[in-house]
Amino acid sequence: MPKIVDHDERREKIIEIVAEMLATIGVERTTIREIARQSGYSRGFIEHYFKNKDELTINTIRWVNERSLSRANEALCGLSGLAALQTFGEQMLPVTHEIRNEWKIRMQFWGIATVSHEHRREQARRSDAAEKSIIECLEQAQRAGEVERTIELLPMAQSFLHRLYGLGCNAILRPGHFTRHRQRLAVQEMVAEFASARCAH
Amino acid sequence: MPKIVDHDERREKIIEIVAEMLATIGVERTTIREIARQSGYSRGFIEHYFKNKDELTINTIRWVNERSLSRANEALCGLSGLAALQTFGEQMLPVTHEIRNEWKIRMQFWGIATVSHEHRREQARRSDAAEKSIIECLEQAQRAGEVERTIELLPMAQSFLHRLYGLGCNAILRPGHFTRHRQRLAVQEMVAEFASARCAH
Amino acid sequence: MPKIVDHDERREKIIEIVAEMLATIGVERTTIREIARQSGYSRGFIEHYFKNKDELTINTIRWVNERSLSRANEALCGLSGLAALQTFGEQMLPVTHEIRNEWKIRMQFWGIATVSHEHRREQARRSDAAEKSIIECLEQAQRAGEVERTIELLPMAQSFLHRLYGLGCNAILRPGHFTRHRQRLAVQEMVAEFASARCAH
Amino acid sequence: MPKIVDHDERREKIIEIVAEMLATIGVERTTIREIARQSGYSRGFIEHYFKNKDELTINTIRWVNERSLSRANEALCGLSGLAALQTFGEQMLPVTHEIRNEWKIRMQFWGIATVSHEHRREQARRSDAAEKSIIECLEQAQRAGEVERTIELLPMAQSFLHRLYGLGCNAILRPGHFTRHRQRLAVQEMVAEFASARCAH
DNA sequence: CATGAATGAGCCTTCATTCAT
DNA sequence: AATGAATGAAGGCTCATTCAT
Repeated sequence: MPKIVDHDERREKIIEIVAEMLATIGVERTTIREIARQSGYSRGFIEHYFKNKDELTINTIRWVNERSLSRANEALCGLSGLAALQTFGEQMLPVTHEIRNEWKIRMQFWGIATVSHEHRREQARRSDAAEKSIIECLEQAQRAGEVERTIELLPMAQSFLHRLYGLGCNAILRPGHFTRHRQRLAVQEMVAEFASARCAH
Repeated sequence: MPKIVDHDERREKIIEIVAEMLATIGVERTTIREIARQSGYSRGFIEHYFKNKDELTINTIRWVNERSLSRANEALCGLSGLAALQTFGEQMLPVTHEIRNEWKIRMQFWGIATVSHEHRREQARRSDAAEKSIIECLEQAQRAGEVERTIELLPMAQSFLHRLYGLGCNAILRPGHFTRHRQRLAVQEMVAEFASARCAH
Repeated sequence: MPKIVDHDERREKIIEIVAEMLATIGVERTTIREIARQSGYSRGFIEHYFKNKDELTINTIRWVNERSLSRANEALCGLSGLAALQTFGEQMLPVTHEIRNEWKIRMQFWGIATVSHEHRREQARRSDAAEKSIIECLEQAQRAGEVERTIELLPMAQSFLHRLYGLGCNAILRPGHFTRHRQRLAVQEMVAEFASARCAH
Repeated sequence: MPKIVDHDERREKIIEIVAEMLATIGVERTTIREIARQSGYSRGFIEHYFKNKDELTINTIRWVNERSLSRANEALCGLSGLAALQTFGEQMLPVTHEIRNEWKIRMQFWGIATVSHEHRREQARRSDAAEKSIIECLEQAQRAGEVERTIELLPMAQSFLHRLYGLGCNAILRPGHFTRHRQRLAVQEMVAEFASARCAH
């Protein structure tokens, strides 16, 4: 009887190690050799669970994106409207080691996505999902009267997403400029503008 | 006397080719051999003008960033305040082949910058410069009464920059979603919000 | 389980091939490609056992030096004093294919050692060891009354070593001049001088 | 009218620079590029005077050997017999910067000579010449009664040469062990032995 | 005379991948 | 299931050399 192993568990374990390496030393230097060295597994072992380096790579970024989004959505539990939106935004900010790593990985794969159709599709899916979550919050906000009813939500949602993305990128690229406090303030401002849009008229 | 060549001109010629390749096939596949193949030059020729690949690479991204920023600043000529800001923003949008390429290259190097101190510094410099240009526009706008005098400009400028960055990234990653028209609209909205900030109170 | 191979055995096998090549075509032309070609192994195979060319090189010269010295010391078994010394000297003479190769390799690395601290240290160690062996023989000879008691041994040992080295080099550089017989005669003379030193006074 | 240049003078100037480099950084790293850099000449200039790197190389070692031998022979002026021999030996010792450089270069080319017929011939010629000079001294010594008449000179000369070579090599390879004083002592001993050979009987 | 632009051969090394065990 | 032995493609780089000017 062969040893029983939990395939998925092992895959995830490897993926976690790879994710940490991607965030630390980058895609280029994250070779299978190096993964094997740092994880203590053998090279063959790794390719036993991922037939390909590409497969390992794509699964890792997918795992990162899913974890990121599900964490944000989980934090929404019990909240709705602008309060939910604010929490959603805050959950995306690169203020913890984990989320900073996510951003670092994401940004690397955005780079790859610029020239790879497959990666672009993956990243687009992720943006779509985030956009959808934001729109939901805005719809709730509209229903709750927090946001002007006649306003088109898609541009609002995209504006929110873009500022979030830009903030995330800048927080990584210019580490000194964006403390946790300032990042949170920025999100609050974004939300406040949506609220003020109501009063503005 | 040896053949006289304009070193800088040659360097720029090579850089242009490399930039096009970076935007088309990506950093990873942009090898010196491939550059030689596509440009028709010999391998040695390229290393005659750039002592190694890193130097070629870093010069290319720098060239792209400089061209991008100087184009935006040139377009500002004669304009000031919010009008200038809008033009600045529009000049950054990935709506032409050239600017799309710039974004593709920039995004790839942002990815590298996440794990490379040197590249991070380069990109940070670029963001600093853009931020400064935006702040100048806002100062003019303030003096002209287009923008509320008491408002702090730095957060505004950063908000603008972040939306611009997020928009640029998304326009590349989700090509179908952002037509030229919508991108321009988005910039107009950004500027409009600054103007409305004045009336809001 | 992977195929089980004796690492050290494989390493030695490669080293033997490299040593032969060093003696035949020289360090400069002993490239990894050429080693692969002549040995029938692949390039990767070689770097599987030696992480780079330097490691392969330094291990080869060390292996040569060790083999050379241990052969000479083994031949001393059962002998002592001047008889041992003579045998020691004879074992160093480039009169067989193997020893000639050793000299050729040694001389090449002496050349490198003139400008490389690391190689110099390696060669110095080897000379130290040889000197020590010679001194031991001389001490035995002194105790046995073969050599004058009051004579300082270090200069004697060095004189012996120098003649041996000079003879070895010349035998390689001027192949026609030094037949086996003449080389052996030269060693006998060296030893004879030590013996005569006793009677001289 | 073309500029008049002294071909030979320029060649020698280049050779001197190359010799210094050979002794400092070694043959392998003495590339034409590097020679050009260190000498201030252009690459083409150098290859104008030496059609080949090989030609430059071989001329340099020849120049070194000639200078070395002629210096030793010059010092003999007015001397003869064992006194001349001692001076000859002392002139060969690597006790000055210049002579140390000569030894370093010579040892490198001995290494090359082990696998190159052409270089071997060059070095053999040099040894032949040295041997001849030594024999001449010994003949004078014999005639002067300093050395036993019945003794065969060739083995004596070779013994002297070998010790000289071995001493030179060791002085380079184990710099700490052989002070100028000890080197001179070693030469005196060699000569003394020839003298004592007379009395021994 | 002299320069340096341009070439391409060849080197070391890293890496993903295959496969026998 | 798991290992690591073995392969060969590909990359960056250095260098001697040729040649137009």
